[in-house]
Amino acid sequence: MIRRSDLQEAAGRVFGWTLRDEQLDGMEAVSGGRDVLAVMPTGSGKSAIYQVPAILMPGVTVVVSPLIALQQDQIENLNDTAAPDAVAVNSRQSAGRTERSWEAVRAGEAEYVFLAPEQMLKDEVIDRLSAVELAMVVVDEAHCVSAWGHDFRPSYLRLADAVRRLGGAPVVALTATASPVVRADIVSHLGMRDPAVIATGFDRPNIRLEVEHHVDDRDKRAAVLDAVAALAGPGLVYTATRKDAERCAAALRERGVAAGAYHAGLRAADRDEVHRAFRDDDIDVVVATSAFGMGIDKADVRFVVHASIPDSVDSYYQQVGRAGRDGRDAVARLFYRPEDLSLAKFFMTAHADEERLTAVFGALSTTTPKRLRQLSDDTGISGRALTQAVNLLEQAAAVRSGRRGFTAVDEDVQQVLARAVRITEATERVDRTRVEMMRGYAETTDCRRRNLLGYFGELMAHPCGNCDSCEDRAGRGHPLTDEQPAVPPNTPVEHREWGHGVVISGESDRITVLFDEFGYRTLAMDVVRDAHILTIGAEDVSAGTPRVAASS
DNA sequence: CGTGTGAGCGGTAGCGCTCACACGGTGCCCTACT
Repeated sequence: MIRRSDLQEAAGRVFGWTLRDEQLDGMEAVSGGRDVLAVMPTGSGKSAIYQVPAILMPGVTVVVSPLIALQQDQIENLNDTAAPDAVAVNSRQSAGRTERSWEAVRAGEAEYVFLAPEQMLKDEVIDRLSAVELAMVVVDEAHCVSAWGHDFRPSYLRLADAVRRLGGAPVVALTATASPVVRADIVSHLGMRDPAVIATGFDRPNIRLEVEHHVDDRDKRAAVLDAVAALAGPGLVYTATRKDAERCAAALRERGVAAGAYHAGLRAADRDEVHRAFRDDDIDVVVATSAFGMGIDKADVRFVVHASIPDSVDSYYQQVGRAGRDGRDAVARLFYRPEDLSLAKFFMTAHADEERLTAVFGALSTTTPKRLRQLSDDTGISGRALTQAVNLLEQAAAVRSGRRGFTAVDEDVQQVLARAVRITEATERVDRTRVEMMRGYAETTDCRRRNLLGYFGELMAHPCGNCDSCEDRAGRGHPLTDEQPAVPPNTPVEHREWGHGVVISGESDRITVLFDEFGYRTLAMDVVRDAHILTIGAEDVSAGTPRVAASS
């Protein structure tokens, strides 16, 4: 373990930083070989947790980061300091450049190497990294493990294999926003062992929270335009579709607002230009799909408007968090129509491809384990589809991942398929309740901040005074009151019908529980008590005042 | 699941209505072709 004074000294000498306690806690842990999960807001010096000890620890630091553009920014930032070199390995740079990166890693000239998770699945990459000493493996934007790993970028769920093949260097997972559920997902999917958890608070009290309800779609669109034209920029507008982003940006320009559209369907050059123009204040407003966000390092964003409701509170808070990073007043306003939730649910629809699962399971039903490369040659399935199938089969306990690759268990394929389908259905069911939690935020009459923070497992007794609910209630002479949850967050529960769950948040008369297979459910305490349907902690709630041992 | 769009229809020349149907988000990587 490296001493705090040495870390502090290196931080000052190389980066010009003075470290805070929570950063030092993380650094100390990783330098002692322990895994670290850091949940800290953007701009709070999360990256320092790996950047500083990397210099003092022997070996190269591997940084897994979701976007190549993000990697480039970080490499440039590092190379502007007195820190040793940072290099990248990806498909967008020339083969020659990648070769030079590897040479720098091999020769010990590069201190940091940046890669996308997909790279970590390649045998060649593992071989190259195995040949050198590793200080640690960093997973940046680690919430992507949970948000994207399950279908969009399944490579995220295979990072644990890669770390194991690399000899088990300590893992550092970093993210700005992660509910307790997402944290647990990160820890389990990255195979972290008893990680040191560094978490600072989620609250962003300078961001005012508002929801505007609408019945008619046209009215809502018009209201969004009026609002954005009236709000002081710079600001962001999030839309649900690419077409809406284009349309809204054009309508704003017609009204004299300097607005640009941003979504994944645009050419790379156009995307870069919008990003640049926003950063340099050449435009005031970016109207975007969820593609715009990670890596936006603009401190003076004054508003984040949602023209449509996003698919989860996780996404919402991530997007809202881009406002007011300078600590000055900012507004987060959601334009809500219940019908908009249907699109979010549509995106949550999952299905198991039985033909593909059968092929992969069959190909693995041999005595010798296979790696992805071999499996791809044998089945003709590759890329995302293959990784997805392997992930699902592993989840169904039909495939095991070992040192030399994957092997199928000896079992009838029909039983395996039935389990895979059941898991997929449960996943979809849980995902749809995440959408319902977002509806809950939009429709709550309670303090919005209390609702949001509750989702992230943070208790807030007092109403915030900086949201439309608080203001509305105060204006009518019945201000919101303090609330204490009937059961503390993190308490395990057992429901007669929905099985095992964990208390997420609650008030005095109801609790929200996340059930493993049935997702988020809000239960009224009097019903729970009277009907003997829920066992809280070790006891039946109906037996009296619950005595609960909060698990960590 | 909801919205946008284009075809088809009615009844009559310029347009409005209904219905069926397609479409909807996020990025990496690799291979084939220009």
